[in-house]
Amino acid sequence: MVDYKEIESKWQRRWHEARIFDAEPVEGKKFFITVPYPYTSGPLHIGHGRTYTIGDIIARFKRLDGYNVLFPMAFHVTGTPILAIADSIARRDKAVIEQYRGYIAIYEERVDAILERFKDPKAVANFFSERISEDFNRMGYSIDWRRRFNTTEPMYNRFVEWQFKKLYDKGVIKKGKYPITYSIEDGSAVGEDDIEGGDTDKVSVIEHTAIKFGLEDGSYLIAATLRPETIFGVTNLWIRPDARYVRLRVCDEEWIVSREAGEKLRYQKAGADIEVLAEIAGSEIVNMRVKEPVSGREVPVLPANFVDPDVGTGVVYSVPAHAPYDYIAVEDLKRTGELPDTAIEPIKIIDIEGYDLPARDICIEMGIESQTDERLEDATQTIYKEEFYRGVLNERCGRFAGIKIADIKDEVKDWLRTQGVADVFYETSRKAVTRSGAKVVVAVLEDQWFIDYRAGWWKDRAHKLVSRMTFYPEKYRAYMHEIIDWLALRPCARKRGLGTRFPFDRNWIIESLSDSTIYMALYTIAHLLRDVPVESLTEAFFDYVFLGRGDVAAVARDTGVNEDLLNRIRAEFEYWYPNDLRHTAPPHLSNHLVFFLMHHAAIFPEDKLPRAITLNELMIREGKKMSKSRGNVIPLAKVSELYGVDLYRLYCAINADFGAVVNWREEDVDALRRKFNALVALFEDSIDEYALNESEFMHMDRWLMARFYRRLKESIERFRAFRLRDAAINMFFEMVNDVRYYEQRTDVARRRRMVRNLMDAWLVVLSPIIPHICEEIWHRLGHERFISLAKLPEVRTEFMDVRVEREEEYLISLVDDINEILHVARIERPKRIYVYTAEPWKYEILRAIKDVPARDKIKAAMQVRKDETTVEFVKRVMKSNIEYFELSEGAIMAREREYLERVFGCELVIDSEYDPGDKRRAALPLKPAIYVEFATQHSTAVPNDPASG
RNA sequence: GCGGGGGUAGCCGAGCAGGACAAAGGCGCAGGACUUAAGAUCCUGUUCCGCAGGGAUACGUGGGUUCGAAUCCCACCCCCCGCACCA
Repeated sequence: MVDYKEIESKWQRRWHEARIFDAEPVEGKKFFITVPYPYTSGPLHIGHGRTYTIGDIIARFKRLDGYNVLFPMAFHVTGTPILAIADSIARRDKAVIEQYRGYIAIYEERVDAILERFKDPKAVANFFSERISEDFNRMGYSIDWRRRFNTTEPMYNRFVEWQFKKLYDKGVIKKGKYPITYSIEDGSAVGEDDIEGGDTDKVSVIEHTAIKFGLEDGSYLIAATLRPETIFGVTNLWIRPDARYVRLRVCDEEWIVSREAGEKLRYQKAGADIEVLAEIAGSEIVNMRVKEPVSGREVPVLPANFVDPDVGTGVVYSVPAHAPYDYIAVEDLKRTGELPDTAIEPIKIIDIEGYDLPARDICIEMGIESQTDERLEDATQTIYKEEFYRGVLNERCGRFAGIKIADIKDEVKDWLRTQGVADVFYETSRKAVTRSGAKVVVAVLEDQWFIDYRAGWWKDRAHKLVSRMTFYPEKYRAYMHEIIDWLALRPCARKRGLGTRFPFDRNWIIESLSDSTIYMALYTIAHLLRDVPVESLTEAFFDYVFLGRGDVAAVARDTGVNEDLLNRIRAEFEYWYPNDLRHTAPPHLSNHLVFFLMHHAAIFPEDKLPRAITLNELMIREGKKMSKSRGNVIPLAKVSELYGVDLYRLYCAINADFGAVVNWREEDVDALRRKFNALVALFEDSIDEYALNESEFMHMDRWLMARFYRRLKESIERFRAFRLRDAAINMFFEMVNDVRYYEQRTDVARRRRMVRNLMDAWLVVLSPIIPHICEEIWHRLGHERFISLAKLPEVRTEFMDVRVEREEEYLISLVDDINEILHVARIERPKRIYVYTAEPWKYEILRAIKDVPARDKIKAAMQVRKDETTVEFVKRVMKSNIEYFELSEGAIMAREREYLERVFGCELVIDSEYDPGDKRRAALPLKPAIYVEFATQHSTAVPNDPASG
């Protein structure tokens, strides 16, 4: 048995020792490929591995294709997650500790000792970046590790600062108000990684419209809503009688909201001074009357227990025509007699096809009768969605009448605000707590820093860039254009987390997506910067290196970096940039990737802008998404042990095209393993063989050569077009099938020798996908150099031979035809098979009409040979779709007579005068007539004989 | 609702600048070879009908264009993703 693990580690070691993937600028074409650096908060799994593996396959292929390839890697450390993890471990958070015990155990036995160190975020980052880099080596990735860095290094900080200075100079760094998720208890912003379950169930900030309903005493009940347009249909307010409310002074107004909402408002109106004047029971408010602010109608305040004081303002305005909760609550009150039957009538304000009174209709349809029914949530969702997209405001809505809600919502909101009857209230999209259990609310930051992506010049440049880049799959190009259009303001700094200090306000830290946009440029020079003191990495330094600005001597003097080194750094950047290919996954399109494009477009000149983007879909396992919570992830670190690296790489390449999801199924993996082993065995079987001399080539040898070089040519073309899957299937499944067939037609010994003829070239094309085993066999064949550094085999067109392939096709179809006859006629033991090739006149006609359009074929044929049988013949030709090709059928059959006789176990007679079945006339060119003589059948039962049953 | 991607045999999944497509490849299943046996491997078959290489039906549904459609056009149904202030 082949010891794949041994082979893997042997070649990884030798590649490393020979430093063959360290890329230096040399003459000739270059190829600079990047794949996003991994975030080092934990181990990677086989799903992540797909993207890196494909990146490596491309890198390896490009090397074979004659490019000087740079494939670098670094580690992403910035942001809050790693910090949050370290904090959680420091405060002995059980779930996190369990999780990280598991993670460490993948790699190490001394779990506790390492976990202890994880109180320090740096230790987390270091541990995982170290382990991941080992994983990558174990996957056989052809990475130049000299250029490795991580995103918290001073060098990187300097680089990111430079980026922000460039953006600042372009006038796109701005400051303003911004709502964020926030923990009052911790006094700080919280991101999805700080929030309990935030990674799987994201918490976002939702802007509500807070509408002021006037009470008699001049104060307001504040009702928060997501549907301000429904104000026209309000019939009453809802208050929870057993909840506590507060009377607040907000600027010069008095507001009444739930106690919880009052607390939240303090963080949302940081500028205004807010004071709690009094606390009131909900029940005290019930039955008051308020003025609806748009038309001044008086509506009552009623009790409802579906109201949650911790959602919104704890005051809800009621639109029973369009909100299922409101409808049911009104019905409830009527039923219990608390409200007269006629007291509250729904006011319909939205016309929508298929509904009369939407809220009532859906409650009846779903059979909802109580305000505690959980399905009310579904009903609400359905109605909201339907009305938003399809609903039109009716005549009760004044200036907004006749317009679709989707088109008018924002205008209604703005109108209410400018009228002074509404304000903004932010709420989280769901109730959330931090990992330490503190409540998450929305706070408004007054001086948030943004990147403003709205500038016209910027979007233009980005669109132009996208238009001329290569995308594979192509569909993502259009999507990227759209994303660029959506992009607007984006917060780019936070108060906490690891990362680079914001250069214009050192209290802020640059957010972790904004610092990962143009870092590919740093790869080109990272190894050289190791010799440069951090203080020297000034704006002028990077301006010179990346933009060629300034004078070498002056920059050298100012930075203290000697001129030669400076020039060398500049030259290396010039050599490698632009990034020829960014390979990543679609979830990055709308964040990393669009920033990558935008920031390049803003900062670099045209000739340094990225050239191509390829994306591969994700990987699922046994038909299901992989996730921590499902517990169905396989760590990348285990691939070698569980499956073997080459097998995994092959599976990634062959299971799906980039645009499709890879389904990791054990059953399929096993099947592929068997095929893979068979291929290896095929190669091993030929290692000690001598290649067949070309002068000894017979028909089948030429056939195999023809097949091979045709496939080789196709595969190289597919590889170049990133169609790895097609290339892999062709060189793997299909080619192996050809060899199998060859062996069937010849014999094992000859196959061994012929495979030796093909092996060198075959191994080279397969090596990007399964590098370890190819390297092993390559060396066992006596090659001294690494296959990883080989060049693509020459496509030897002299062996590409259509005729030989056609001849074999002809033979295959003849065998099929005879088999079919034997089957249909139930002939078990044929005695003699007569084969009749078509008469010469049929060839003549076929030749004459091959290029004639279908409707004229008969006419043309009649000119050659005026006969009834000609018409019959042409009709059959047209029906059977015979394509004209000159083959000497008789010669082929004569040559293969022995084979055919062996296959059918009887004598074969070609073109005999003896034609008892009168078959010859049925013969078509390339489709000879067949007559089978057989011994009397004796075993055939008489089907309908009742006596025999 | 808008935008994008899909719906192919028992399953997965190619094909989709119209013709050789009953539809690649894989899995599964059945039969055979090899084997003491199992496994592996290799052959054959796998819509229905047919005692001579044929025919019928089929690529979500229904129409259309064409000598010819899984492939093009139209309508409809269903599934997935994005959009309803997160860019």
